[in-house]
Amino acid sequence: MGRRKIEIKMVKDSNTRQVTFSKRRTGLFKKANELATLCGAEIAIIVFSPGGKPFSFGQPNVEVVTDRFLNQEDQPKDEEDGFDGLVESPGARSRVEKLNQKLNNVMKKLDKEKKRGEMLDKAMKKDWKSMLGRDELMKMKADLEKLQENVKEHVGELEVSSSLLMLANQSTD
Amino acid sequence: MGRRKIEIKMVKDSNTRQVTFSKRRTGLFKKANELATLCGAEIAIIVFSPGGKPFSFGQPNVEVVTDRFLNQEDQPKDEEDGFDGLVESPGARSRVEKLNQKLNNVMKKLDKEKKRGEMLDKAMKKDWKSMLGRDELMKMKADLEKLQENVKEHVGELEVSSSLLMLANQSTD
DNA sequence: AACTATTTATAAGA
DNA sequence: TTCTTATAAATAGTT
Repeated sequence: MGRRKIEIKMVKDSNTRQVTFSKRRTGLFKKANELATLCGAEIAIIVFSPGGKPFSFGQPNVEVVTDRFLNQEDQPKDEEDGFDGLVESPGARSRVEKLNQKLNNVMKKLDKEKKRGEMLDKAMKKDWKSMLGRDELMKMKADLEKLQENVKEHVGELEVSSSLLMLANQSTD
Repeated sequence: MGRRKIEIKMVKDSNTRQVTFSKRRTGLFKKANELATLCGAEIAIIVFSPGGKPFSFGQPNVEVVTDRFLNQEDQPKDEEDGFDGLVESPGARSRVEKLNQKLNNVMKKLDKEKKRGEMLDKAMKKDWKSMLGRDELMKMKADLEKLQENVKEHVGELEVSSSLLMLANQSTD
């Protein structure tokens, strides 16, 4: 697909093979991203390079998609999204599974944030030259610091949640 | 890529979207096969169509690659964070371990976000004099506000999760 | 499903 | 490694 047509056989030269892998992996992930965007599809790709190094692409992320795929036979039942059903008398298992789902949702949102952060990165690099008032920049900085504090809170909450989960599961299962 | 260039945005017409999905999924899997053959790479792709139907490609097969990926990602994590030491009853263990893995993954991602925030912070301190154009700045501010809202949502979700866990724990005490 | 006019990916080369 | 470019491959719109 370039200067010359090549046979689809193992590339012999190790160096060329590495270059080919790198280029084609990039192309593959780009295609995957386009597929996800154009069609609203969820997709996960895992590749191990010839050297055994792992690479992955995921929309919304690898864990969510692989989990959904691998568990579809084990868990044919659809779970509801949210905790509305708590008023029933669910067993410990269903509570755990719902929590599991909730965590998946949080992961999705984190993924979105990651992308947003990447866009902010780009925006900053793109036009760092034209200027604005010092005060507004100060405010932005303060905003960023707030964000960091919030993120720290998340980590703390997750630690608490996981500990509680251990206890809840231990006593009910 | 064909008669006309298209924007990489969600295809509106449901019928066209289905055709696009089908064509591009075929192309993606072909590319994946070429990558595997040319470079001797192991690869797994899982896609859920807009209708929720699963498709997969694997070399040598999906399970081997995903297992290798998920295990090497979760195994090297040592239990220094404190929530890996509790022992549960046999039936509960696998579920809890899965949740533990997910919590680990979420925490990793939160950590990345935190680092990103710190880097943005550094960048701002570093180039204190040269600043953004007004439009860019405004957009960034809006993005930041959205981001903060999302962060708050996360905290809210985590609080709900925590409450639930406490309820679960309470009901069996 | 097949057919093309175009766009995109990429093998070599720099 | 990153870029350039000639050519092969993918594909959007059409039949």
